[in-house]
Amino acid sequence: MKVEVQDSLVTAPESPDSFIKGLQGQTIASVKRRGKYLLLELDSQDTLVIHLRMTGRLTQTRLPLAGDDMKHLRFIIGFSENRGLAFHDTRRFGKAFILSREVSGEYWKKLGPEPLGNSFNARHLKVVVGNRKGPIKSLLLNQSQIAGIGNIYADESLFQAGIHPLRPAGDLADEEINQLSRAIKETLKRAIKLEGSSIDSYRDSLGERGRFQETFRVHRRQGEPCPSCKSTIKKIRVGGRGTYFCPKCQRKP
DNA sequence: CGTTAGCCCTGCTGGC
DNA sequence: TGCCAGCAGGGCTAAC
Repeated sequence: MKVEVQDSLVTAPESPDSFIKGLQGQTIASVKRRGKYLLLELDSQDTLVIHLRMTGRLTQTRLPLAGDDMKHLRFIIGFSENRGLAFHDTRRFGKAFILSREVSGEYWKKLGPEPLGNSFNARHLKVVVGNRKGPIKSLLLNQSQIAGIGNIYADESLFQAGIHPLRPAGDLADEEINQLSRAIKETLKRAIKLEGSSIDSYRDSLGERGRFQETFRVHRRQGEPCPSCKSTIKKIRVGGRGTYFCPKCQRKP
């Protein structure tokens, strides 16, 4: 495949040159995911790793791109004369890099378990909350403890579990931990079934919007009635992130 | 070690 | 087709 990098920030701190060199002439052998990272495994045994962050978009596209399709383009991979994969990213937070086979095993140890995997359950969550004093929501967003839960899914999971986002993690009762681990799995499964959340920029690889945002119960719904008890949904800030909850269904810390 | 504030970016929205 | 402070699907770093 043939690669062009339009914005060196996407490969930083590595140079576009080394990025291109790692991809030049390679074939994608398989596609995987770990947490919020996309893993495109190459014939060389190295992996092209992509993180979309807030506004990144990865799209199958016809080549060459022109006009509006060039706006916010950060890099492009050509598979043939007229087919390729384009990475667009308005806010330029997205990252792409080549991870060598030798260090990949070590690299992924920095992430906690997959919430939909067998190793994540109430028992693991109980270990993770330990005696932590920080808010449970911040813990859910901590990728080194659980990999892949984002702001939307933290809010929606805590609502389903009936837990206030500011509750000190270590204060949760066993039954609450059970509820929360189940709520996380169910929330993620529902979101995947609806192909993700397109609040603004998210699109799948064919440019299609997800529909999970249509089913948000609290996220971005401040001032609206709680779908369960009709209380007014509140918005607060937790760990610098906008946080939405029902003050009646999710009791105070 | 755990926790938090500030920062990285660009574009949109809501209040004025 | 005003202006602009504040906010946004995330995560790193420094500082306590």
